[in-house]
Amino acid sequence: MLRPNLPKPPQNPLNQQSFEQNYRDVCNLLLSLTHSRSLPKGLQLHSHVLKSGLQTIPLISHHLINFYSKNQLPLHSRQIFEEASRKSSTTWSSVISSFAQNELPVLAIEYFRRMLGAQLRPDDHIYPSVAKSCAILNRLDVGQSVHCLAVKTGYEFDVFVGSSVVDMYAKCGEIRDARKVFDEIPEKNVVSWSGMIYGYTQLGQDEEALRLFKQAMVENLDVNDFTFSSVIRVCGNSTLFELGRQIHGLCFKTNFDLSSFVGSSLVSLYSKCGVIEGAYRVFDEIPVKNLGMWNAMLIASAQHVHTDNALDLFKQMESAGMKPNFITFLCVLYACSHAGLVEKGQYYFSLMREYGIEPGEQHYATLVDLLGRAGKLQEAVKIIDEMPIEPTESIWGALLTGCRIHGDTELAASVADRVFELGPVSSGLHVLLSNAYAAAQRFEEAAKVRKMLRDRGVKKETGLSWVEEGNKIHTFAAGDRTHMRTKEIYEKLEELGEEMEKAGYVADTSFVLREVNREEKDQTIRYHSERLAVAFGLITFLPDRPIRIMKNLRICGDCHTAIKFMSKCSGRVIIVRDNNRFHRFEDGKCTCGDYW
DNA sequence: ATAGGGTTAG
Repeated sequence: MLRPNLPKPPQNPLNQQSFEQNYRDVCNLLLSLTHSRSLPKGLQLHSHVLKSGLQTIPLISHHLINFYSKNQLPLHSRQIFEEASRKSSTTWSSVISSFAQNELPVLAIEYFRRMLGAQLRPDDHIYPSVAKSCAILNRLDVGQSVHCLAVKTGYEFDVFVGSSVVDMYAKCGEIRDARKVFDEIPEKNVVSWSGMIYGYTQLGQDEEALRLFKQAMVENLDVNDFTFSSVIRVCGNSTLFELGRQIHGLCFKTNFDLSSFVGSSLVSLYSKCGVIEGAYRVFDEIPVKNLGMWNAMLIASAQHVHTDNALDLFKQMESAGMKPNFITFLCVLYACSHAGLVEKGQYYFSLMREYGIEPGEQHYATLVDLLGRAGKLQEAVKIIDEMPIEPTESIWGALLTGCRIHGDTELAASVADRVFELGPVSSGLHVLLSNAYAAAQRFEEAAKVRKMLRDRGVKKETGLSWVEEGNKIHTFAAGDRTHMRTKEIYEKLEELGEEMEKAGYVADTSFVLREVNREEKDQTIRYHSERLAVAFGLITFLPDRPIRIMKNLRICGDCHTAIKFMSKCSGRVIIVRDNNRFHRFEDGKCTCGDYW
C-alpha cells in the first residue's frame, strides 16, 4: 500500500495554552480551505497542526480527513484516521466517506466491517457512503445486508439513507426494491425523486421515468438539474422531440438550462431528433462547458456528418485546456469514419496514446470500420492481429462489412472461419457470416450458419420507420397498410413515383435480400418503411418544415437513391436517422455524399 | 462542533 507523504510529527509540542488559542482559528481555516480546495495552503496548515500538537483534538482530525477527501487524497485521510488516538463514529464516518467519494469502494466496505467489528453502532451518516460503495461495485449482496442493517438500526426512513439505498438497488438492477424503498421514505426530497427517476432511465424503463417526472410536476415538487438531465435523456433516447422541447422550456423558466449536465442532455436530444441547429444553439448558450458538454456536441456533429465542425471542436477543446477522454476520441473517430477520412482517423487514434488513453474495443472497432470501408482490408487485419485486446463481435463485424463493400469474398470467408472457432456468436454477426460464406460460394457452410440461426429461433429485426407529429408517433413497416391515411400515403407514392422516373430514377432491386421474383422485388422495395414515412410527411407537414424520419436499421441503397429523388421532386428537406447516423436530403443530394 | 445521498457525453 502506498504511504502518503505527510509532514512528520513535531519533537516538542508547544504548551497547552497555544493549543487553545490556535484551536478555533485552525478549525475555521481548515473548513474554508476544504471549501476552496486549496491544497498547498492545507498542507501548510497540516504541518502547523503537527508542530503545535493540535492533531490530538478529534475535531481537527475530522476536518483534516475531510479536507483530504475533498482534495481527492483518500490515502492521506486514511493515515490521519489511523493515527487518531480516539476514533468516534464521526471519525469512521469521515474516513469511509473519503474512500467512497474517491473511488476506493472496496476500502470503504472493508473499514465499515472493521467498524462493526469494533462494536460501534453505525449511525445515519455512514449508510449513504457504504450504500454508494455497493452501488459502484455492483454488489447487491453486500448492499442488501447494509439495507438490512439500516432497517435494524432504525434508519430506513431517513431520507439520506433511503435515497442512497434507492440508488444502490437501482444500480444493482433491482428496480422494484428501489421503488419499494422509495415509496416508504416519508419525506422524500429532490434527491430521492431524481434518484428514482434516474434509476428507471438506467434500466431503460423510460415510460416509468416519465410518469414519475410528471407526478413530481403535478404535485409541484422540487426538481433540479439532475432531474431535468435524466428526463431529457429519456426524450433523446426515444426521440420524443415535442416532449423534450416542452421540458427544455421548463428548464429555461427555472434557469436550469444553463447547467452543463442539462446542456449535454439537451444537445444530445436535439441531435438525436435530427435538429442539429438546435444542438448548436444550446451548446453556444452554455456559459461554462465541461467535458460532457464538449463530448455531446462532438458526437452530435459527428452523427450529422458536420465533420469539419467536429474536428474544429476538438481543436477548440485542446486550446481551451480541456483534457479529452476516451469518449472524446470515440467521437472524433466516428467523425472521421463517417466521412471516410482515413489518415485523420489514424492520426487521432495515435494521438490517444499521447493523452495516456488506452484505446478500447469501440475505438478499435471504429478504426477497423474506417480502414475496411476505405478498402484497406489488410491494414484492418493487421490492426486486429496486433491489438492487445481480444477482438469483439463489433470488430469482426466491421471487418466483414469492409470485405462485403469491397468484394473480398476470400478474406470474408476466412474471417468467418476464425470467428466460428471462437464459439457462439450473436444473431447480428450470424447474418454477416452467412452472407460471407454465400458470397464465397461456400453454400454448405452458409446453409449451416442459417440453420444455426433458425435453430436458435432468432429473427431478423423488423425494419421500422417513424415520424413524430405533435405528441403522436406514426410508425411504419415495409408494405404497411395499417395507418389511418394509408390510401393517401400510397397515392402520394404513386404520384411521386412517376415524377421520380421522369427525373431519371431507376429502382435497383439488388438490395432486396429475400429470394422473390423480379416483379415482387420491385413491389417490396417501393414500399419500404422509410418511403411510407416520407409520403406521410409530405401529406402532413407544411412545405417549409423539414421531414424528420427515424429508422431502426440501415437505409437500403435503393431507398437512399429514391429519397434523393423524392427531395428533388418535392422540393423538401428530408432528414433520416438510420441506426447510426443522419442523412439530410435536399435538392437531390444527401449530406453523406453516398458514403455510409 | 462534525460527517452523509443522486447526474451529462457512446
